[in-house]
Amino acid sequence: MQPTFLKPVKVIVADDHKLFADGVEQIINSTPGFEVLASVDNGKLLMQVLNRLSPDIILLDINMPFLDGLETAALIKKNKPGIKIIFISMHYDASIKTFIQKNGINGFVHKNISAKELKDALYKVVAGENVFISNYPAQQTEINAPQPGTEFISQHKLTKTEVAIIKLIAGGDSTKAIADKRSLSYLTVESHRKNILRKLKAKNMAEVIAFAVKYGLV
Amino acid sequence: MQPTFLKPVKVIVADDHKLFADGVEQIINSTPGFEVLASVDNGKLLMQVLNRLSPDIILLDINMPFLDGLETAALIKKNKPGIKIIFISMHYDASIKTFIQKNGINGFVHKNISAKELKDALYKVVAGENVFISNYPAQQTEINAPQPGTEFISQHKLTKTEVAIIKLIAGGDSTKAIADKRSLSYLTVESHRKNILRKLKAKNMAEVIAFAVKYGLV
DNA sequence: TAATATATACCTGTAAACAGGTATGCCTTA
DNA sequence: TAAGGCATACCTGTTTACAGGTATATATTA
Repeated sequence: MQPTFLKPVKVIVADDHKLFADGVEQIINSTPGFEVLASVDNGKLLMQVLNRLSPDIILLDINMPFLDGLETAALIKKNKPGIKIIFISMHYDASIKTFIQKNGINGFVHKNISAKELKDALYKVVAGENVFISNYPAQQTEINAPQPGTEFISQHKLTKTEVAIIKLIAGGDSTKAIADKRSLSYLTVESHRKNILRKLKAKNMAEVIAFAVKYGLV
Repeated sequence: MQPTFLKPVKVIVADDHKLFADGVEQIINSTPGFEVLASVDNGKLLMQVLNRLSPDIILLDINMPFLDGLETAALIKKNKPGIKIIFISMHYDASIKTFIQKNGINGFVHKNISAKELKDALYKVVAGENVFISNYPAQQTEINAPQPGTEFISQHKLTKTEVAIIKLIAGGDSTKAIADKRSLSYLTVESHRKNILRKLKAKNMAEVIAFAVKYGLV
């Protein structure tokens, strides 16, 4: 752990509920050795802020408009792997668990924890530990969550790659952007697009996205 | 308003999200003239605490386990009408509005407001005013309907035509198809598309549709 | 009434999506 | 082991979307 008297640990809070973010900010600022650099209310803004600021830790809400927490976290871990990320959310399920493991997220704290527990979590993450805090023990064990979107996927026999591409398209990515992100040929991504349209019998991707979001895939 | 240097205004915070309650507590304690007596996480506990403590204001979450905010508020207003109550919630609808009017609730603040706005609300309620603060302007005016999508529309200042076109695009219609259906010029529909993309700061329509469906517009 | 928002429409490009193929190596599983 | 699904990649077109403008009549509102 860094000597807190030398260098305060810099934190950014990302949560679309301003009052919550402001409250957390106050709690962190009152924690010795920690200071909040900024608090933002959506993922896009967070990415912009990260061009200017270099936090040590990001407290990241999972449900946010304009780039949700998971996508944002993946981007950050890819581009700035040194920054530690703690998810903060009302809900926890198997998909989040998997995401945390795969992407090296440093912690998950439930929004129902106390200020003291949040501080403990921050100290632990700074010390290099991974933390998981929730006061709903049920939600920790309850792994078999009703994964949203599975129905949609199985109904149309979509493959993993196709699902991934649908999600990226829903985020506004073009075929070229997707090819770059996933290190695929432009032509490969186009093939996937065509297969998706064929399987869903859709006229274009706008229609696909509408269905996918309705069925909880995105 | 009470002279704050003589008697601090006593507040109780009731919210089942501890971290949120703790954050609000810190915000209030850092507000001159205010102090938090207690913070509780359910309605039953709040009623017990009120046997011992006499707050001036209660910040009351509507969605709480063990006696929700509305029931709790009704009980308090019946037994201790002198205590002012400000609802604090993520959601606002016609039923809450009716309840506020019938039961003389002193304010409603949305959880997405800033710390400063919360402080303003507290000052106003102490001064005898009723407050309503939300950063979703649609929800203030839109009284008789939890119309899904209105939030999305007002937030991005979309016009009727633009909304209609978004819906058609989500259904898979091309610009030409839309122009035919609505007896508009192809070029007009393209203009609307451009305006939509500009307003939502989206890269393409797929992204727009994803947002629109998420917010219940489609 | 002056300014602003809305709906309409046009013009000129470039970029991207879509259509309809073919093909191949790699798994999985019947 | 043979068949099928999957992910990968390529080719050739056509169509559509997007970008960046301008413009004008009609409301609406400050």
